[in-house]
Amino acid sequence: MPNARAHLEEAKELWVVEDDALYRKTISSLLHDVEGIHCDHAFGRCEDALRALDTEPAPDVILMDLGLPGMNGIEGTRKVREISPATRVIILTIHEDNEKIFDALCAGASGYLLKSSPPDEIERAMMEVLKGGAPINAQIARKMLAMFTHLTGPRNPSLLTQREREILKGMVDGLTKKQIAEQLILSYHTIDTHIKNIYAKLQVHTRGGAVAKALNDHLL
Amino acid sequence: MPNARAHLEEAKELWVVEDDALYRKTISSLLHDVEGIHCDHAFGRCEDALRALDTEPAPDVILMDLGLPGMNGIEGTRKVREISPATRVIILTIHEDNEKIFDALCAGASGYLLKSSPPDEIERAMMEVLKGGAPINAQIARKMLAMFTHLTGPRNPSLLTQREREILKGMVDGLTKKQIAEQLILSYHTIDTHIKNIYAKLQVHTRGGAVAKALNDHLL
DNA sequence: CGTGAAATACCGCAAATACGGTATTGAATC
DNA sequence: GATTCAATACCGTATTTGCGGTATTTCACG
Repeated sequence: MPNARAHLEEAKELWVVEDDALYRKTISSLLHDVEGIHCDHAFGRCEDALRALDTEPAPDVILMDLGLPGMNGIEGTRKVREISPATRVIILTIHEDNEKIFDALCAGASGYLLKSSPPDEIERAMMEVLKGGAPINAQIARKMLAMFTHLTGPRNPSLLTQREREILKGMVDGLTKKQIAEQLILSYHTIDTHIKNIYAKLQVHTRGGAVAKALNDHLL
Repeated sequence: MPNARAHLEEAKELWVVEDDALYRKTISSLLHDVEGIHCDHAFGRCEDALRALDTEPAPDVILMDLGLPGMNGIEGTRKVREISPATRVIILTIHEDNEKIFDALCAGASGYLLKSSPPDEIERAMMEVLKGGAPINAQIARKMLAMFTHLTGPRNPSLLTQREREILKGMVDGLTKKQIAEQLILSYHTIDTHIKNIYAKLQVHTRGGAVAKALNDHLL
């Protein structure tokens, strides 16, 4: 490795995008001297950081604020990941609302910290993300968990009977009544009656509605 | 507060469920003396802990292993949360596979740590969970994130045209062709043709299959 | 022991669907 | 300027569906 600074040969490049000048200075000086991290780029606007990506080698990690003038941090994260997929983005913000968290993670962020976090958590997070982890503040993780369990849904299998679930499964798989009957070794008429009952329970009148409810409410 | 131990008045009760006797001793002695934590119950089996829940005041936090003899930690977590919803369960295990993580979190775990975590991370996690957070190991969080983005899906809206998506949306909502036509102010025949094309693109032959693909692949 | 719910089976028919065609228009791409 | 493609529209028909009935068996629960 043709690098004179032997003790820094593994130094990872870090950029900071943060509009508040004071906090920007604080955070970059905090991380500047940490061993293994090299931080000498700090931007006040997403656009500036993106422009820099065109001319300079992409950093390993970007600490990204969300509430920025001009392009917001979520859009910025998306753009960064388009230009340089290897660069990991850690969100560092004061926003705790579910939508922001959700959008940021979907935009490709690898971590989510709060500005209220103690400095050592931020430093730890840097290390974790370089090891391939996704450092997420415990308060944020709690909200993620809630979203998570919500996404996987209020499992309510008790609404439908075992048999009804099997038939609903067939509908989800795109089978006709006849095919479901064959698969479950039941009469066509039996399937017919069951589907009738399923529709009544789910309060729908079409296959589409039933399948949508099945998947959205995780009834299978 | 009628508690003589003034300096311990806020002490939180912690239980440990861990079958490996050595690790159990290590972890509980590690946490025994931490300020604000009171840990004097450690079980080798889930069943024992559940039985204790019947006769003793429920703890604030339980550190739960997953690979246990008899009832596994996931089932145990579910049971604990049924009996004492206020008790927070932190999973502490060596298992890193997605399914275990997923199931544990769905069962109501508030945190997920790895036994390879340094002791101070475990101690920090205890504190975080008591503050209402969900401490999740960064490696685990990374997997959660992956599941998360997978759940929200590989959005591939380019497969279908805008119009086709609108019609598919109608099918998901359980509308008939006629109703979709009315909603979009199009002819019935137009809807018919579009649905034909949608089926071809999605390689399905029924409404159920189309709706299922739409929701699973997040085509809307 | 009765009662009810689940699973099973059957009938009939109007409505909706799936799918094979063909065809025009406008916008985009080449 | 030609071509591709999305969006629109129409036709015919075999098949499937949705839903109104009725009815039997089985099994759990009070």
